[in-house]
Amino acid sequence: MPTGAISSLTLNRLSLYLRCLRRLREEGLSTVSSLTLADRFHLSAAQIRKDLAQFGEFGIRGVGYDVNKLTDRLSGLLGLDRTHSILLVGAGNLGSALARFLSFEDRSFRVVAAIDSDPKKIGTEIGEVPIHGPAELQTVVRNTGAEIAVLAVPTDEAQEIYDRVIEAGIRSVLNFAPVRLARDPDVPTKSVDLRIFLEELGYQLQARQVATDAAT
Amino acid sequence: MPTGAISSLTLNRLSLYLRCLRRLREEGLSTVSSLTLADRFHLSAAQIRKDLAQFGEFGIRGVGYDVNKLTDRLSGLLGLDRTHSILLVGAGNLGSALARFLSFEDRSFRVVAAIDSDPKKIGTEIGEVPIHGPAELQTVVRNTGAEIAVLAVPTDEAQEIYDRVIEAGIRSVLNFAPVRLARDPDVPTKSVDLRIFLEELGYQLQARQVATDAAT
DNA sequence: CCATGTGAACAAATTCACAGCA
DNA sequence: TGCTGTGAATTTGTTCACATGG
Repeated sequence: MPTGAISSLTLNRLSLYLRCLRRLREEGLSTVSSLTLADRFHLSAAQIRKDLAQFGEFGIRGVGYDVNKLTDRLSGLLGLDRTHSILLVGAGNLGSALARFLSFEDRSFRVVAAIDSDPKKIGTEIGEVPIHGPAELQTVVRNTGAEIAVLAVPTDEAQEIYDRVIEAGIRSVLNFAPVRLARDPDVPTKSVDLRIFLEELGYQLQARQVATDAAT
Repeated sequence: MPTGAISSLTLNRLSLYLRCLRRLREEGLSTVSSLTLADRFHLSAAQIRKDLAQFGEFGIRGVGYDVNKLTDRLSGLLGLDRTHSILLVGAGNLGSALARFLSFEDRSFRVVAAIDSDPKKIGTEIGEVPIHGPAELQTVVRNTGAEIAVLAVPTDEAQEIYDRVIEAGIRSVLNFAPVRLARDPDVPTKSVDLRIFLEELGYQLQARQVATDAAT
């Protein structure tokens, strides 16, 4: 019963649960209760139940959840039971690393091609991934059937490139450039700003500093 | 008036505002209203005001905020007015990319050293960053004064390494391994699982698919 | 009897709407 | 007049506690 839209928060937890379940499956466990799962991975049992209950009754009262069934259900829900093709845009440091990192996935995601404007890079490869020039964008999207664009491009170019990959037929975007994009409402778009994570830690360190100073 | 703890959500927005303000400063703007800021960067004006008001009255009614003053205030708050030294742990694909990526910051963060267990890497450098062996962990932390550890290590090793860097005197951790760490309550710790972002997009694509299928 | 599924209580975050000040 | 700062209203998310069913 996939009623309304699932919140991003919930969705992220589902990914997490899935990861935990896979682990348990490897360990040969066939059944798990919300409490066990919570204890084992530092989660909240009530929340696990709430989250899972959104999609119908999957547990067996008095017993728990069937690890295999639940794994499959969550995989399906997140669309991980098929392969998504990724187009990497920007083959610099971060881009190249992402190309390798995101591919070694369990076949749910695969980087199929890259675009970069540097003439020295065009025609070469990152791992097995061929690098094309910006002019070929449309052709590459068509030929590879890439659905997701991963943007690892300079800040000032991000918006323009965003618009262009959508124009070229990309269905969703994961953006690593630190800009607030003007989004296309029809294209699921997610932005990740790696600096923000550091800055949050910066604040925490700062705050402790102030606290200890005051304590003396 | 930094009353209570600031939530992670708020903190992340503050980073964002700061980035926007820097941009405006470059453009020569000296004053900006919450509404302008919101329009320009697709944010919420009310939220900007709420967020900023937590730290005292910074705006001028009828006018807006002083770009320079606010920039400085936010920098200070986030601890960006001094340099934080980062120790990179794990110099694989992702690690190496992060070393370069996180360093080109505005001097608020600098990767000062890396640790890797691969004997072939020990003694070499990523960019300007020297790679040390795990045995030197404690010494390196002491000598460099590194405050933040960035973990880009295999999943199964992450927990052990987490415990060890803290043992070695690291003050906060940014973890890229896809595990729920058992955290030290005294050490600000942030985990980033890059796959989760992709999986969220996977869901959105999946959901659209289902929706369009049903519509036919 | 035991763990799920869930309504009700609670908490957090966001948005609204406007009083108050430059 | 125009925009901030803020209580109050609303929405969203989490936790509690227990009735329900295998």
